[in-house]
Amino acid sequence: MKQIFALADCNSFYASCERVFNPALAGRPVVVLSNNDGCVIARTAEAKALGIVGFEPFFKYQHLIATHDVAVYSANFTLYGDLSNRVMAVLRGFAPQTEVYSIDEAFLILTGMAVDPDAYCRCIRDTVRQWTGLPVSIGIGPSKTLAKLANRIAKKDPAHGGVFDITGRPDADALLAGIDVQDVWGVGRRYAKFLRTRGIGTALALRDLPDTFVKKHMTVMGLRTVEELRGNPCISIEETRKPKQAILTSRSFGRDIQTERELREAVAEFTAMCAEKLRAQRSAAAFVMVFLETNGFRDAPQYSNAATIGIAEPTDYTPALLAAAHQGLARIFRPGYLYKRCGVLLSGIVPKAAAQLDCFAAAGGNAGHAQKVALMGALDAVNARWGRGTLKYAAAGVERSWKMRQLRLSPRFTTQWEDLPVAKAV
DNA sequence: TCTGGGGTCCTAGGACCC
DNA sequence: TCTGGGGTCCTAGGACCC
Repeated sequence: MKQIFALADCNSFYASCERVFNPALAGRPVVVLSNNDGCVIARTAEAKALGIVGFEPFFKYQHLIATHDVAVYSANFTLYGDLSNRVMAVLRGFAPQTEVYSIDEAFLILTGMAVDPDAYCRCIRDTVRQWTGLPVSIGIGPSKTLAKLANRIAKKDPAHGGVFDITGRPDADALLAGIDVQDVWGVGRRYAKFLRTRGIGTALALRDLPDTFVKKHMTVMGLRTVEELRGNPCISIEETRKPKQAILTSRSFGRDIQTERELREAVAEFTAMCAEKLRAQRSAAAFVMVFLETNGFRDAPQYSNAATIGIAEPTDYTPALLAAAHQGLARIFRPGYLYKRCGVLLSGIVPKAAAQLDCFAAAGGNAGHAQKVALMGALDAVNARWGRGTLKYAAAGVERSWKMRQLRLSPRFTTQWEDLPVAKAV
């Protein structure tokens, strides 16, 4: 049976989230900034129309902000994550199989459902809008890659009303000819440049390339993409999230950092955040990597380095990970540089139940195990209930000189009682 | 001068995604 | 003044083994 894939993707997701709780933003250009208020990471149609480009540094657009009444927000991932969960819950109600692909996208399998895909997806779109307040566009096709492409068409041309089905269209070739090769899922900047120099500039031209050429220059991944463009699905739906193989927490600092003391605080905080994610997926880690770097945009001496520390017994216990992380930092820290960014990466991740016990641990070394489990459980529960950072390690510091700049943060409307919007009777 | 061959495992680096 | 963060997968090449 021919498979039917649908891709639901929220429009300007982060910016739309800000609008949900602030109706005065309707019709106004809205942009959301990356951590440290550095880059523009989301923008509404009105902001796009002003010429604001995604992933460009925000300061380039300062002049537009006042003159065009642009609303600007620091990224509020707590809010966006919560609204994302709501959207995904609605989508799950419409298809037997779904895959949450990113914070604002999900694939749905409509194969075998006794519905007209186009009409059904219009119903999905209306329901998401009504139940969450968020606008979503849906693309439909015989493979994930074509569903992605159809989604792009749905978004681009308002005449489609936010839903587009590319399946079995007589003008499919013309549609593919209208898509830049770099807009194909799986073709990034490098491959696009390579293809263009060989005269392959559109999705259509890519689809019709010989397999051998694609395999040779774009590996089996490229071949998969081309097959999908031909309508032969070879990327399947993954309903259950596999446990992550690497867990990373890293940040650019709000200002340059010079001392190891301050870096130790940042590393402690990042390690604690990694450990929390690790425990959430019931895993343990065997390696902790720490890296730090100076600001590559600055005309100052540059330095970057990383160290990986192995842990005898894979663990999810924050203090053990913290000790390793600080050991790694000590190994790579060099005084005299202006540091801009650092991070902690956990790897060697195994299911906690299968974690290999350390044969060399001192006798009784595991005696405190139950207490450690209880302690971490309590820590995570408190932080989940009362907000991240309610309980934290003293090593993460109180000064927090490294913290991000977030000057335009919206309230956490959905996750903090004190930020709950209040409806006033007039 | 001549200098096997085949296999596995691991890591670094490069490509991609949102 | 001001330039994000968190992931995945594949390949090439080296180490090591017999």
